[in-house]
Amino acid sequence: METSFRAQAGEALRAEGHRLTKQRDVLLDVIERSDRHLDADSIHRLARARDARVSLSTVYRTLSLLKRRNLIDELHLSEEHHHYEPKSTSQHFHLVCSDCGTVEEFIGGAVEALRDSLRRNRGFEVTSLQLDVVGRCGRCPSGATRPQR
Amino acid sequence: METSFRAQAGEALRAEGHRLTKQRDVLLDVIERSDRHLDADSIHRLARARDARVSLSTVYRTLSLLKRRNLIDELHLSEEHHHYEPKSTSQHFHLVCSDCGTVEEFIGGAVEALRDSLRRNRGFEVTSLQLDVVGRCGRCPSGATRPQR
DNA sequence: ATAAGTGCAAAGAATTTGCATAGCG
DNA sequence: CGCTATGCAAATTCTTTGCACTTAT
Repeated sequence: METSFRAQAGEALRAEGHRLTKQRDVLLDVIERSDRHLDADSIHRLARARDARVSLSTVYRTLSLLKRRNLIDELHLSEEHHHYEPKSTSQHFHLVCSDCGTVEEFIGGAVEALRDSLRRNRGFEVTSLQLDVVGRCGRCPSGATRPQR
Repeated sequence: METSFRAQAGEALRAEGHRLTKQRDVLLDVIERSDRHLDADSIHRLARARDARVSLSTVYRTLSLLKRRNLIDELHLSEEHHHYEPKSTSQHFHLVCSDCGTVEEFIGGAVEALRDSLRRNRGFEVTSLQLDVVGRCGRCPSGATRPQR
């Protein structure tokens, strides 16, 4: 089965009547290939190495399109500029153990409860939710915390 | 004891050899008084209403100073621009409306429930938790979410 | 063919900086 | 007085947009 981001996103765009230009295809490929989260400029540089015709405007226009279609996430980290990553299919959150350093993902029913609670108590309709939890996982003794580097 | 943000921050700045100008004092007061998280422009507008001499540059310079001294937090939410809040000791979370841009804080029982659930179901002991929720607040009509401009 | 997509350059928005002056200590 | 902080305008950085031209379908 074909589940590459590039193919998937390309298909989604076509399905909505968008055209799959050479530029867009290169961009999808660049985004798919990179493990890190890239910013617009890096994406542009990488795409350009592959096809010199790709302009920064097109990078932004494509990112904006993918974002609207919910195919990528725009991350607002502590940097001035944005980073982008392919949207993972399921919503998951990170559980980081400060002792052993393990990062687990979880898909919590508790998060659903939070979502419900916000809707019920505040009339707030959640569209996206970012959660990072730090603590000690069940496998680590509650004794001494591992010295931080 | 004097624990107002304004007094505290002012003191901290003096202690490091900075001067407490009229402009800075007004800015500290504005930041302290507002319950919402303000962006630079709002702070500027509010400060200006109090003292017309306050320039936007000074707002940015002061925010940058306070940030470096760890007296305020700079929030990178889903907006293009930054929001600022006095550094607080207690844990709270952010609710960002993607329509009107309002940022609310909440200290949810639902978050406590999440914490409990993690402990009970996974033996995971939470020490710190960062949560940012984006969605549509109760005051915004569920019509167009289009960030057109 | 024809409307969506593109490149380029120019516009915008948010933030920073250079420089001459104002004003705290 | 001396030096920091300020105001203003110009510069930067990131992103969006207008327009004439291309190109996928």
